[in-house]
Amino acid sequence: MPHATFFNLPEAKRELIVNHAVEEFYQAGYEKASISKIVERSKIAKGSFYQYFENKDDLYLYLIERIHRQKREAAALVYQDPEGTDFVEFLRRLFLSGISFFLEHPKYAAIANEFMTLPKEVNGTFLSAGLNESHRYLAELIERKKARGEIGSGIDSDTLARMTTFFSMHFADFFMKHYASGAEEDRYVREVDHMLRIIERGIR
Amino acid sequence: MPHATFFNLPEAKRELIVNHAVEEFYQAGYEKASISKIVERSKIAKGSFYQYFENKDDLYLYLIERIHRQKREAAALVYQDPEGTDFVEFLRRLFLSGISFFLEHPKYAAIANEFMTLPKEVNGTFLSAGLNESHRYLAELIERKKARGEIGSGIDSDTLARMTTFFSMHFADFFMKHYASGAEEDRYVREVDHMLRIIERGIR
DNA sequence: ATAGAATGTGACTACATAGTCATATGACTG
DNA sequence: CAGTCATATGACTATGTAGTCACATTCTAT
Repeated sequence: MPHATFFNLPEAKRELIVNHAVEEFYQAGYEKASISKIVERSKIAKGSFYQYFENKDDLYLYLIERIHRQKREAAALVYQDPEGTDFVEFLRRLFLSGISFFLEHPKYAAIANEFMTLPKEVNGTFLSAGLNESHRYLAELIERKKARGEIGSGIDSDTLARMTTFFSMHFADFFMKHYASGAEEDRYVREVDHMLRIIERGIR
Repeated sequence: MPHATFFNLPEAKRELIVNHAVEEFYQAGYEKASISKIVERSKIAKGSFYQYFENKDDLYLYLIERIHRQKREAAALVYQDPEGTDFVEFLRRLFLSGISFFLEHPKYAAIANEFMTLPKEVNGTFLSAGLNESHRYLAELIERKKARGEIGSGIDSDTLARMTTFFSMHFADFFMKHYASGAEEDRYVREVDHMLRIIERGIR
C-alpha cells in the first residue's frame, strides 16, 4: 500500500503521477516499466517517489486495484437483477460490459490483462482470490437457475462458471488479436451474439 | 535466425544451450531473461553466445519455433482424418492434445503461453500468421461440416473457429490458474467432457 | 607439417536501473 | 516567533546488463 504521504498529496498531483504511471506500465509492460521514467515524466524527484511508494510493486498493485475497482463499477448494472434476468441475457450484458471497458479504457484493459499473465510471485493472492470469488458467485447463480429449469440439469455448474469467467476475461483481448488493426464496437457485438447462439443451443 | 556456427555445433552442446535457455526463459520470463545467466549456466563464453546468436530475440524466436514445431507434431494425429471424424470428437482430441502437451512439457507450454501475450514488436508476424492459418483451416472445415449437416446451418463458422482456437490455446493454462496446486490429467479430461456437452447441445 | 580459416574466450565498455541519504524547504503549532 | 515535524530533492552508490574485441585455440585441407 502507498504511504500516507501519497494520499495526503493534492488530488491533482496524485492523479498526475497515477496517469504517468499508467502510461509507463502500458507502454513498457510490468517488467520493463521504469521508476526512473515515471519519476521523470511526472517531474517529481526520485526521493519523492520513495516517500510515496515502497517500491515498484507497491505502485503497480495500487494501480491494479484502482483499475479493478473501476471495472467492477462499470459492470455494476450487469449484476442488478441476475435472478430475474435470463442467463443468456446475463452473459450478453457481462460480455458487452467487458468489451465496452476494453474499448473505452484500452490502457487499463491492457494493464489488467498483462497482470493476469504475470507469475504468481507478482499477482499473488489478489488474482486467485478474485477468480475464486467470481467463480463461486457464478456457480451458485447457475445452480439456482438449474433448479428453476432455466439451465439444463445435465450441465456442470463449475464448468459453465469457468467458461463464463474465461470468456469475460479474455474475449475482447483475443478478438482484438484477430483484428490487429482494431474493430468497431459493432463487430464485437455481432460476435457476442454468434457466441451466445452456440452457448445457448449448441453447434448442432 | 541463429548463425551457421550454432548449427555446426555438436548436437549435445547445442541441446545443452537450448535447455539452459529454456530454463532461463521459463524461470525469468522473456523480459527478465538474461543472456549473462544463460551463458553462465551453459558454461560457454559470452563471446561464443554472440557467435551463435544475433541477440536475445534471435535465440528466443528460435526457441519459440522449436516449441511450436513440437506442439504441432504432438497434435499430428488430431488432424489425421478431420473430415471423417465427428466435429465434437475432433474438438475432444484437439483439447486433450493441448492438455497433454501442457502436462508433459510444462516449461514449453509456459514459454509458448507468455509469447502470445507479448507486445506485437516481439511476436510480430509469427503469431498473427499462425492464428490466421489455424483460423482459416478451422473455418473451412466447419463450413464443409455445415454443408454435410454435421453442424447446424445457423452457426457462424468464423465465430466457432475463433472459439475453438481460443479454447485450444488458453484452456489448459486457464484451468491451471483455478487449481493453483495443479491437477491430474483425469481432472482435465472430465472438464473437457463437460465443456463439450455444452458446446454440442447448449446450456438449456 | 603448415598455412589459413573457423571458433572459443573473458575482460572490458557503456549504459540503465533501483534504492539511499544528507540536506533543503515548507507547513504547522504552542 | 521559534521550534518541530512532514515533505521535497537530486547526486550518489551498488548492481546488473548487452554487446565488443583483441587475442588464443582448434580444426581443415593441402
